[in-house]
Amino acid sequence: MNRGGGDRRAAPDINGLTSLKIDNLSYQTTPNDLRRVFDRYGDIGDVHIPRDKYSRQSKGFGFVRFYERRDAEHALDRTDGKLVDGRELRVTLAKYDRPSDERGGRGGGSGGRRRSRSPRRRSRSPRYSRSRSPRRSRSRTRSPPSRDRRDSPDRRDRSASRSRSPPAREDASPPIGRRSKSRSASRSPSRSRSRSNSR
DNA sequence: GTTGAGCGTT
Repeated sequence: MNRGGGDRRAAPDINGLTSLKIDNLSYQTTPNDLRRVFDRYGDIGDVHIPRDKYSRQSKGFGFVRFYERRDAEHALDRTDGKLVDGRELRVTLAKYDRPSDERGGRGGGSGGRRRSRSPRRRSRSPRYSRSRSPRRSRSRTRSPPSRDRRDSPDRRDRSASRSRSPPAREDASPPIGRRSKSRSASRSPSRSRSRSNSR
């Protein structure tokens, strides 16, 4: 009973939109170029290329949304491997969809990419640091240190407050103290420490 | 002047 559809797996085509991820893009490639290349294969809903807000540099990958999934697949097979800007375009189906949306909110996000496209995965650990534990002499008692330390009955009461003690949140950015990598020499206009570092 | 695996905003 398979309807002549061919869809399987949670397709990213929500609302009928297929999200295509374009990787291996050149830092100089612009969404306009992508659209131009993809536009030939079908109708593109929107092209977005995430770039740094500070550096304004493209991350090297973009997203192209197709109205029809069929065109998307076609474009994927047609654009995948295309030489653009001297770089090979890597087109693949987007795994997640836009996180921002008034939908359930949760769902999607953080799933765990499983597309091992690279046969060579970065070595998790270069056979190092897993030799043995010379240190950590075995405690006299073989029993592991039970971290179940019964706290004093008093302590338990204290934390029985209705509202849990929220962890100190340092969201408030400190007025000063942010060591900026760039923009230095702006410390104290009062203190003019010009000459003094000469050797 | 620039790295190159990856999932993203107006």
